[in-house]
Amino acid sequence: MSDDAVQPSRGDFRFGRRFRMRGAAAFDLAYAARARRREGPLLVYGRPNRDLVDAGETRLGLSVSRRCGNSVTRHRVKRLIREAFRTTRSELPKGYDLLVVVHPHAPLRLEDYRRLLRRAAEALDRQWNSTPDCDRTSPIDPPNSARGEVSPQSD
RNA sequence: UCCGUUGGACAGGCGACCGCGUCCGGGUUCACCCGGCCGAGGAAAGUCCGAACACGACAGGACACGGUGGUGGGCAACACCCACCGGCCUCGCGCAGGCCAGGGACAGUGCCACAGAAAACAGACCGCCUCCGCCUCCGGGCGGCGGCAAGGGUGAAAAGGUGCGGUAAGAGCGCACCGCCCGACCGGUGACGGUCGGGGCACGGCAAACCCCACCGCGUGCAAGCGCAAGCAGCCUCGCCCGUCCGGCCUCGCCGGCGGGCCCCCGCGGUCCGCGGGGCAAGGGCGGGUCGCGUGCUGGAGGCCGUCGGCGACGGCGGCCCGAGAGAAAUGGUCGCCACGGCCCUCAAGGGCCGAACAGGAUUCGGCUUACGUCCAACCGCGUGG
Repeated sequence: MSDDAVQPSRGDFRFGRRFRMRGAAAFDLAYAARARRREGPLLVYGRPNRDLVDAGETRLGLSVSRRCGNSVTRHRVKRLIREAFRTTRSELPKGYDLLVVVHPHAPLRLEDYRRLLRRAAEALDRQWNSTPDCDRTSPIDPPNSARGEVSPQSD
């Protein structure tokens, strides 16, 4: 408890449920938004999540297919990316659902995942801000009560 | 000695910081915070067997399909385990070690390549032999009617094997021993073994070919299933029945319209054999079934120790212990030190670098199989090297 004074940044590295994408609906919406960025072996889908979450925190979702290796390898990659997200979260743009689809590769170092994740998130942030005409960005929208009509736009 | 086989143990340890999941206690009861406990494996794997559990189905018989296959035991059960029997193989030959899906080949069908004369109610190529005829250089040769299956040769396999007798030559033709078949007796729970007697021997192999026999077996699997709240869906009227409705007719009924109903229970499996009974007015057709939450969900054929019984698998009794229950799915990251292995530098003390396998729960157990690092013990008679 004396540590609290020494480490005021303690809470910045937590990784509770609040920072994870949950439920099939969040994943489907992230795919449907079609905003993505490839960084090395990572394919990152990004989508503002204000309609789903009040707090405006950035959340992480992971998809590691069987092609990436056996169960141990897949868990290894997931844990590394999760750790990278945990330690870089304060530097990422806020209010996005980031869905990371992992392509087959040999596991990288933690530092590399942090760099890839940060670059992808920043690129996606620029992408959403440069298209204000599209109503799917929708910071303006009132909280959508009808959740099915989040993306009424045409492709 | 190495590899190997069998059995056993471990699956790096400690500390600091940043994090994660269930549960418990508290806090403005929770997508949060604080504290605490616990938090992957020997294979968690492949999903190949066996069960528990759940739902659905199930009278009986026949058929079909699948599985098992020496005997006895263990087990909840098994295709697993133990012991034994039998067969085959190996040696340094001992009650040694290793291997074996190890029922049936006079129920039927099928196959047996190549080689070989002949390969399954089997055969005569080279051969062997009596007799007859001819020839002769007197050793024999050629031809013919027959007899034979010993020897050669082929093959994975060729009308039991060896020896003696026997014969023109031969042949279980006869005899002895071994083998085989049949029978009796004895021993064993049994597979089977032993002894005695008889038979001259007729009966090839393959059933992980179809098949036959005996025994066993319903199907689907926790995304099983159960519950809750929300949402929602029933419709048609060719057929059948009812009507205190309407109309018509040659009037105890029939026809047309309208309205309503068309289900439940018991005995019946995938197909067939046969549908039957009750309630009783009848009892046709078409469609729809999504998502969320809770539960199932972990204490069990559970582990460890001791003791007793048993050759053993295992069982009885006593004591102690509680060790994951997620749901986009936790057990991770960074650093330091100490251990282990390898390499390099150095005379040395020491220092530096690298490595640490196979692999992670998802209903739970019992097995099998496969993957794999280190250490210990025993065996070394199979295989490799010295």
